[in-house]
Amino acid sequence: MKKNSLIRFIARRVSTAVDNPVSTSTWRFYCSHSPPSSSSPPPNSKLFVAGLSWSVDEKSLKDAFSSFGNVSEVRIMYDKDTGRSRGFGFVHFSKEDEARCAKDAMDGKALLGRPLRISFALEKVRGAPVVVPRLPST
DNA sequence: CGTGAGCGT
Repeated sequence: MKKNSLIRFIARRVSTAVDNPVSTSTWRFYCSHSPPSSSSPPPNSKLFVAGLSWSVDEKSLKDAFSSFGNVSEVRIMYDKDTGRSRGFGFVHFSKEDEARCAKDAMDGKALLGRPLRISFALEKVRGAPVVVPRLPST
């Protein structure tokens, strides 16, 4: 019976294909749960700039980053008690490309003697409490 | 005189 030998032939081809590491290597299953892609954060126009010196103010930071794009906002967190800056701030750019360029260019560089640590800012919005449009109580 | 990792009103 030639049909039987043909089936065994195909079965052998299938088994070899399964055992083939190059064939199995393409069978990777990706689950789209929540892979903590810390290395690829979604780039925003907002940059988190840390590693700042305690003598750095917003205008110095803006002047340092205004060379890479249009800085729309520069915010440095200051300590209300000691009055000294916490050494980290946020730089808002007009475009994500500018922010990415500035990050790639200024990250690791030094400003006022201290190396800068730049990363994309988390969209942490505070305030702006959800105001519920209340209908006239009548 | 030193301080230092980090995510904000």
